[in-house]
Parts: sequence; C-alpha cells; structure tokens
Amino acid sequence: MQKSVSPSQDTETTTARGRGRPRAFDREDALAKATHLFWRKGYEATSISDLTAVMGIGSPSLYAAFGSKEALYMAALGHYQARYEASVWRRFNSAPTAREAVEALLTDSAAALTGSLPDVPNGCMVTLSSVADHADLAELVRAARSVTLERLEARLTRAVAAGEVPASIDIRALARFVQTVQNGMSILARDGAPRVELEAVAQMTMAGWDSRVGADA
Amino acid sequence: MQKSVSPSQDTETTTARGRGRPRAFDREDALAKATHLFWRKGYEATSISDLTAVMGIGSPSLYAAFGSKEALYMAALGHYQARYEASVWRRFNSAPTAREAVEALLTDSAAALTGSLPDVPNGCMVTLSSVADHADLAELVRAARSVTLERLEARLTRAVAAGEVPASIDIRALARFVQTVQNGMSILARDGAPRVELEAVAQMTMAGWDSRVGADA
DNA sequence: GGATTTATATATCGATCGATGCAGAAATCT
DNA sequence: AGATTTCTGCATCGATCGATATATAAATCC
Repeated sequence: MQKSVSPSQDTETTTARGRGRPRAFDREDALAKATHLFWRKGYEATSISDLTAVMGIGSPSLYAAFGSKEALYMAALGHYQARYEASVWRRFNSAPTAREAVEALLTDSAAALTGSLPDVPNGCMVTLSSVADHADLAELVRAARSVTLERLEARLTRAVAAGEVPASIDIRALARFVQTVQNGMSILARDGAPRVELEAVAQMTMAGWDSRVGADA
Repeated sequence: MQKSVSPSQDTETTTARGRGRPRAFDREDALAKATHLFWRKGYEATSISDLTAVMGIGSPSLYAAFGSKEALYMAALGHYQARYEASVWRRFNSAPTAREAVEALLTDSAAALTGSLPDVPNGCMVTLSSVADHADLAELVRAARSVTLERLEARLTRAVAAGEVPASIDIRALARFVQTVQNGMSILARDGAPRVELEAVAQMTMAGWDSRVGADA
C-alpha cells in the first residue's frame, strides 16, 4: 500500500544526497509555511496558488516535493504534531498526579491555542480541521483527534491503579469531559477569545475536579 | 444599504401573490435541503451543483430565489436557527434555577447534536462552520456564536440577583466554561461520539457545579 | 385574447481549480 | 569533457467553480 520506494520522492526525511540539480528551497521551511496556511484557512479553502505564493515556489516544485495537495496536507499535519502539539503534552506527561496532569494540559492548551508564539494561528489545527469529503484525510484527522482521548484514559487508568482516583469513577466519561473542554477551547480561541479567558475556563474545569472524582456519578 | 425593495425578491417571507409564472418548487423545502447540505459539508466544500442537485432545481431558479451562494448560506443559517437551535433553549429558558437551566441546555444539546431526529447531521451548524475567508459570513457566524455566551451570562446574572449564585463568582468565566463544553460537544458529535457519551459529559460538567459555584475562584 | 410579468430549461460565460508537459538550468557520474 | 539525473519557470491542460444570457413556458392584468 506504500506510495513509492523511489529515492527522493514522498517524504524524504533527511537531506538525501541526490545526483541532479539541487532543490532551490528549504523543504522544512516551505512545509512550515504551508502548515500555517492550512491551519488558518482549512484544507478546501486553501488553493495551490495560495500555497505556492506563501511557499515561494512554483507548482511543479510543490508537486515534485510533496506529491499532491492531499499529501502536502498530510505532511503539514505531521509537521504540526511534531512542532506544536507535542509541547502541550510535556507537562501532562511528567506530572505526578492525574489531577496536575489535566490541569497542566488545559492550562498549556489555553496558552498554545491563543498564539503565545508569534505567527501562530489561533486554535488547534487538528481539532478545527474540516475535511469532510476527503475520506482519507478525514480518517487521518479523526485518528489524530482520538489520540487525546486515549492519552487521557491511559493517565486516568494509571491514577486509579495508584489510588489517586477511586475505581468507581467512569474513566471514559471523565476523559471525554476533559477532551470536550479542550476541544471547546479551540473554537473560543478561533473566535478571538483572549488567553486569560481560556485559562479561566481551565480553572473552572479544575474547580469541579474534586467533587467529580469524589462523587459516584 | 438594503439589497432591493422590489417585490418577490430577496427573502420573501410570506407566499406573496405574484403576477407572473408561479414558482415550481417550495422555497422552504428547498432551503431546508440546502441547509442540511451546508450543515454537513460546510460552505466552501458545497458547490452550486451540489445544491441544485439536492434542491431539485436549476441554477437560475436558485439565483432568482436566493440571490447568491453567500445569501443562500445566510438564509440557511436563519433556517437552522429557527428550526433547530431554538429547541435547545426551550428548557433553559423555563428552568427555575440557573443550575437546572445549564443542565437542561447541556443535556438537550447532547441529544440535538447527536441526531435525535432522522436526517439531521451531527454537531452544530453554527459552531462547526468554517467560513474564514468570507468576511461577511464570518462576522455573521461569529455573531451567532456569541449569542450563547450572552444568554448564559444573562441567566447567571439573574441567578446572582436571586441569591442562587454568590456575587463573588466570576459570571463571565463560568459562562465561558459552559459555552466551551457545549462547543466541544459539537466536535465530539461530528466525530461520531454517541449520544450517551455526550450526556455523560453533561453530567460530568454538572457534577462539579456546586464546588465551582461555592468556591471563590 | 393580447400585453405584461415571472420562472424554468438549456447552454454557456470568464475565472479558477488541481495538476502536468516541456525545455532549459544545475548538479553528479564516468 | 560528455552523459545522466533532477529541479525550475513558463505555459497550459481538462474540469469545475460561481454566476448569467437567452429563449420558452405559465401565470395575472386589461
């Protein structure tokens, strides 16, 4: 099912020493610019002309380097996950308790979603992407979205094993709840809600943590 | 700034007795079908061909009846709000306490977003719409989204006045929190989360209500 | 019934969509 | 050096985009 095994096609991670004329642009840099454009405008609304304009290359170069618009979007998603999404999970992964992990996830999400870095669009590229009528992209994006739920469930399961959270708690529902809050923050961020308001949402979420985790519901 | 004052143009609410050849299709029915398509596919991804196909009319009829693709989308948004969105606020508006109002809103949203009615797409058309590069549509949609926040703030303000909620509570933040949960549920619904899971999210949200409203944060 | 008005059906408009063909330029190989 | 390989710039492909011109059909007005 792989696309190709030929050299210097498809993804080409390293700078692969080739034989012919060297590429005149930096692939990672061009991919970063394409990622930002897809992030801001979405898949459908972003045209090849838009992409070549911001990437500073011609369309034949784009197709030679990335294959197609869909393949470029997939590469952009990968770039996004590696470059931006990972930072949101750092403190989550190292937090000693599930409670602190969730609080870190939501707080760091609030910062990341509201453009704490310059030139970064608001909201999550994965959460807000709409690729409904491109089956393969839709599946990829949905898979990316499900990772959040899986990580939350895994962390909460650990917390139950550690005695932090009682076994009577519905892990799945609690993970869904946190995922829902994070998803909702993306929409607020896209609409221009400031960082402090998203952080307040994170605090509101955590303010109810004990009664949720303590109760039987 | 109004488009036109001529008879039988633009929106034409009632069935206005005209002079010439009568319209061969039902305007409301065609609008309902267009609404469902926009709802499922989004603005950009829906073409005039797609629309005329499901509406069962030719493109000249579409333009004569609705003006343009943008105008049709605006009409579809209006149809959506009148036909679907209103039902989600019914119990909210009649609930005796803010707590019951919010619980009703989230519970009824869970049902509405997961297609409790047949032929209805999952998720909220307003929340999930992406019309980034059509300034006028973007403004309209954002305004529609802000209504939720306003209603929540108004209801919570009333609750403070009634003594249900202490005045020390940050009304704005609490309203943002509820809005965030509702927004997030739309994304879960679009990805196929079943109704019971959204209802569990609503329960999780309400499970923390007392400690949120009781605390000072 | 004739004039007027409005809607429909067919065909198509210019613009843009995603994607390539081709010739020349710039590198490595022998 | 010449042969080979790869990338770039220009032009353009067929398809589809949103939107209309034109001619005919179906209603009311007089």
